[in-house]
Amino acid sequence: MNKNKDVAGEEQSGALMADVARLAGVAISTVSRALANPGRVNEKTRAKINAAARQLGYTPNAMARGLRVGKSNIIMIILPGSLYYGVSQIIPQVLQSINKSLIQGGYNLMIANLDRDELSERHILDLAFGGSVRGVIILSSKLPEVDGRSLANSGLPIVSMLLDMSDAGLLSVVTNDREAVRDVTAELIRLGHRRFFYIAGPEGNYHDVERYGGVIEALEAAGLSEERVRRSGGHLDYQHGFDIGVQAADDFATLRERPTAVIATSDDMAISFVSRIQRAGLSIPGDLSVVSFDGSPVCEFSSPPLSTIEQPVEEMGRAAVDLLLDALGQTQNPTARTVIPSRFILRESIAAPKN
Amino acid sequence: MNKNKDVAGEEQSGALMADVARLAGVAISTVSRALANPGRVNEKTRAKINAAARQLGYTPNAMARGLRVGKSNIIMIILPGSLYYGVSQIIPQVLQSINKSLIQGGYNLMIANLDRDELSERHILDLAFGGSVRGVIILSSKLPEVDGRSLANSGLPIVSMLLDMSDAGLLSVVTNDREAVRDVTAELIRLGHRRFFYIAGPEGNYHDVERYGGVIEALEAAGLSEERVRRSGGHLDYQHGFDIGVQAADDFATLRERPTAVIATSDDMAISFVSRIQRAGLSIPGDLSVVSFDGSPVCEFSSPPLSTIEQPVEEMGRAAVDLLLDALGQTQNPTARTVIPSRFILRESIAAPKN
DNA sequence: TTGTAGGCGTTATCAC
DNA sequence: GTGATAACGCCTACAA
Repeated sequence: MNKNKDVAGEEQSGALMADVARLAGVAISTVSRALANPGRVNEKTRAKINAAARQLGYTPNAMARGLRVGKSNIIMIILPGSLYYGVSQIIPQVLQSINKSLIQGGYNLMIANLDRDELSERHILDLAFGGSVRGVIILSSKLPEVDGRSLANSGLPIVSMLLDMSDAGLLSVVTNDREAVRDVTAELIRLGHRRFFYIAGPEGNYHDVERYGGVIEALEAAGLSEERVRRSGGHLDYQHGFDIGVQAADDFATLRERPTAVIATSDDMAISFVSRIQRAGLSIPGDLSVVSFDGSPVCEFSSPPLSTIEQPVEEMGRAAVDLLLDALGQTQNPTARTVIPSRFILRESIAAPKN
Repeated sequence: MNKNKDVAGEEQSGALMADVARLAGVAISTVSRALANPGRVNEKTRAKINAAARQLGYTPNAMARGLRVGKSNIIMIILPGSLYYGVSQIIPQVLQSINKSLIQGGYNLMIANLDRDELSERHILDLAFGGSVRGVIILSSKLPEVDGRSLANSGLPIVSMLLDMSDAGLLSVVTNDREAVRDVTAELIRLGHRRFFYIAGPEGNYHDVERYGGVIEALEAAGLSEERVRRSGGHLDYQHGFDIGVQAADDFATLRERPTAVIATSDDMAISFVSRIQRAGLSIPGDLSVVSFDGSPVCEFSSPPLSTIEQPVEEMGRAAVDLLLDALGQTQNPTARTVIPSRFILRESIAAPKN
């Protein structure tokens, strides 16, 4: 049945199941069984079939199979359109980790970008409703929704990673943003710090809300007023982390009573902030302690090495896949929210305040 | 024909073309045409059909279409198993850029990781030979090949990005690694540097060969011996860029006649090298000039800000997609090798040698 | 244990 | 311009 010509120069990819069947001298359905349910077929015929398949270099057609069984084996990961540097650094790890886990389950990973435009939303919805995709991992807070169709009621299992969207009914894998920042802030307070400077991500963003919330909680727990912390930033997108840090350094310079400890929402903000602040003549941690969030490897090699809260991205990736695969298997909903604890990495950017 | 029950709690995704046809009061084939060849159908019926489709939230089934037309609309990007930090940083940009271009052409992007194990090779080949994939962009120097099947003769168009594989018959999009490093080295020579230190990636790797080659060429052009440059590294994978830099700093310390200029194969090597070298009491660029390759944004905020050769990744991504899309359209092979020039970013890490 | 037959949702080739 | 109808490659009752 292979319609490919033997003519030289002709495409020659694509032995069919029928070709294997003929070569092995059995029926097509037997081949199908031998490949899928090796148990339900005679040992000898199976051997013949395997031999024939190998000889022909047979590879099953995924689309035909998918059409027939009504399922694809593709998982879609939705990345936010604006990747900020901090996350940008970890995205490859996330993808690697997720992809590796998926492959072992027999799945493939497709990428989708969720920009703010309708085109990308429509595109994602086409994928979801067009049967191309079996499940979704989403790293964005917005669920695509265009004229009636919404990802939420696509019938696909969806796992949110990094952002807690369990309120919206999505399985979520997150780290303990709030708690981690709270603990770090508490530690700074313990060291004697009383005036704080917070470098913010975009106002209202989940990470910003959680992490800033952690700062406030720590202040409250220590009986300190919220006034103790100055915010900078909040208008720029995470994508511009370095710019935010630069801007924050300018803001910092204008303050009369200078804070002694800085908490940044992401590593890149801290990195550019530190760079500018040092250039302005301040020393870290002598004049100023700095800590940030993400755990970028580069922090170790800053001067001074930067303390940071490391996101357990690989574990989160694995957890997200596990959750998704579970959801694909059963109809029951497992735990809606999985928290993977972060790890605080203490480096030289933190010290007790001078005065 | 929609077999989905209206029962509450039942999955309800998936209006079929037949459903649209019935609602519009036309034949199924007419719907197909109206959606694909809007020109070849009456204006009024087309309107009816579109209305019906929208009302039902109809989305064509991609697998059915793919099976029928014998083509998928998925492009596979093969990432090297070990992403080194420098490239790791640019991967998200690359993916974004590539994905955006692809979507406009109606394609989707699937990710594959090429590790050194047979499993991942087999997986990629299954994708390629199973009709799941229409074309390939590869960022790895190794073409998957397992028992007879090789990606090279899958019949799929392949574009190599970052690495020049035009020798292997692949369309390649690269930057001018050799030339860029040659020019930078020449500039260092012009400044008066005569002793060089080169921090290498894995021995034999394309980037290492090209970039080191650039150093040598510059030396030759200036009538200087190859002995002028000391190599460090070469055994560790790019993945361990930071470690390589750390190791290089140790190596550097053991040299009797100290080089005055350092050229690193990637930014991360330079970053960790600088960190350690400064800790050892040397100053940059006072005692030592440093330049590296990649153009990571973070280099701007190192102390001192690092000079680097920036890879034009977005342009390369676009070029790769263009090439691939061309190859999908025609059978003729366009230019085998596209070079997108890099951009040298001069920062404070470079100066004339002291003595 | 194996073979026969029908269909998954779409497109393309025919007639009309 | 529109409507039947036959594939596309595979899986899965069901029959043998």
